[in-house]
Amino acid sequence: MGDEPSIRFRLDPRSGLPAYRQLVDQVRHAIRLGLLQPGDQLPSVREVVTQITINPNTVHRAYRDLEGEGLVRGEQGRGTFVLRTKAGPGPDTALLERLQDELEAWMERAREAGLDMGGIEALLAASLDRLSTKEPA
Amino acid sequence: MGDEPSIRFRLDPRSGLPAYRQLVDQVRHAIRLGLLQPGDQLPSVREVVTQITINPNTVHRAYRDLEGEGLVRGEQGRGTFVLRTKAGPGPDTALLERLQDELEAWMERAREAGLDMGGIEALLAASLDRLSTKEPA
Amino acid sequence: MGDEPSIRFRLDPRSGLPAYRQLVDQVRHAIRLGLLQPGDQLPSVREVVTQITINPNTVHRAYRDLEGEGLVRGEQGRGTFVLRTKAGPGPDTALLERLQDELEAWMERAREAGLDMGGIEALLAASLDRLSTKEPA
Amino acid sequence: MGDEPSIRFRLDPRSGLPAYRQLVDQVRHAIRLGLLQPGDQLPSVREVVTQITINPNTVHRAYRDLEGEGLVRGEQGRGTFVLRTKAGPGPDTALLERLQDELEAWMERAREAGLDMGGIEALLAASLDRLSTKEPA
DNA sequence: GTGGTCTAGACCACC
DNA sequence: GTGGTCTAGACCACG
Repeated sequence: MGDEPSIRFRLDPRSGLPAYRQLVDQVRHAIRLGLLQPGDQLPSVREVVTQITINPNTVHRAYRDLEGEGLVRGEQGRGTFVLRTKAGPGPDTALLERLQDELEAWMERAREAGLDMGGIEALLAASLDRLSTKEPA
Repeated sequence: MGDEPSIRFRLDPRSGLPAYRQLVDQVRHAIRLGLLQPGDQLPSVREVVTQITINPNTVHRAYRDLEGEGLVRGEQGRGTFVLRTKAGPGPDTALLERLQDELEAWMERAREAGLDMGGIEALLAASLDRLSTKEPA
Repeated sequence: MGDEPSIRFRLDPRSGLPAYRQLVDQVRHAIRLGLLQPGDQLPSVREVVTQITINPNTVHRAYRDLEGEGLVRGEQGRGTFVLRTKAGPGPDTALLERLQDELEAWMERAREAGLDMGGIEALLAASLDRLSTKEPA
Repeated sequence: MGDEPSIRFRLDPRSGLPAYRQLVDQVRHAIRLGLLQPGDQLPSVREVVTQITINPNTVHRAYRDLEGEGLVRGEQGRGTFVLRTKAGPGPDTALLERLQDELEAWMERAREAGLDMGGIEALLAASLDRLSTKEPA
């Protein structure tokens, strides 16, 4: 078996988000969803560089930011490790999976209704916006 | 009655997106969802500047980008107007509203399950990611 | 009069401390001693680069770290500004100055006793060490 | 009696100094203050490794640097020994102790004035800086 | 091999 | 003009 990596990064150049920020967000999300657990090792800077086309400094910058956030800890000569789960336990995995399933079912319906990715994103943005103006932070 | 604005911009400094890009995205989405119709007038640069804290040049830049995309047209001394709806007819308004309602109901459930904004974003990102790897564009 | 800069950086290559860290420490100390007040502007990255021989990225890195610490805020196109004083008001300026005078008098005596810089540093390190083992943090 | 160690190392991860450099500095200072005398034996690499969390190679590196400086001498299979006191005789022990006492009294006063470690360090840095600009080396 | 620092120099976003 | 991102590539500290 081939040592499946703890997380696989991807970059979306169209997103407008700086690369380092995309990496940071992906780690944050993975931790939040329990895909990364405390003690897990992030791929080494050099691994990331071979996986996606990116400069080592950019990866390093992302890892440094995560460390500043207290989510991760870089240890000299050993690697970078997840420290803690972001906001307490939160809902259990089962519940998360149900929500995820419901969401993907919704996306399915949206696509069948003729929406493309841009349309779906528009709906998400609109709803997120309403939600976040109701309850900030 | 008093000229309710066609669209109200907001800036999220934590988003990591450059300001001009946030404006562009908001117009794109509003057009997509039919909130902005061909012929509608965008708020003037000066209006935007008084509504949110932003430099006029930045608003200008956003409108220029939208014009380059063919979505709006700036007319000297008159204002900036929506030209067309982005991707053909798409689903009708009723359908869009139903999807929107379903989505917001889902978010409600997610919040009741104990997820905060970050958690919801994490789920959205995960699902969007899966969807977009299935059908890229 | 020539716009005396808010702070003048210096680098000591023999210190063993990375350059960005020396800058960070100098700002931290200046804030702590009240030499930099909230609202004060740090020299621009480009100014620092001309003042001391250093790469802009390194200065930028220092300013970013300070921003992460909440001591400073970089504003697009305007500059970098001190946000707050580090740990409450602390002792008043008069007291600080008296302590500073006493300390420099002590250093004077140490030098007259035949100690060079290295010797003084050794004494400081020894005393600091004892102090910090008594009362950590 | 049980061979009280000639010097006890400590590492401060927040110092920003590389580990090997912290060891070197501590030996240098101890020699300067007469805490280590010619002929004294440094703790063996293995002893250091059990006392503080550090890699043997790093301790080795520090001892090698000290040897290169002519301060110590590693003798195969026997240990590492202090060779000489760094900068000539310097002030006698009594004087050093008096200065040390005065310094610690000053730190006591500073602490009573409400300064924490960071504040004290800030004052020390400021005074050292003034002193070293007067008399460089 | 790992993470960490630094330089050089290009280009972008914003005022 | 300001800060911010990214690449390329060298070198260091550590295990």
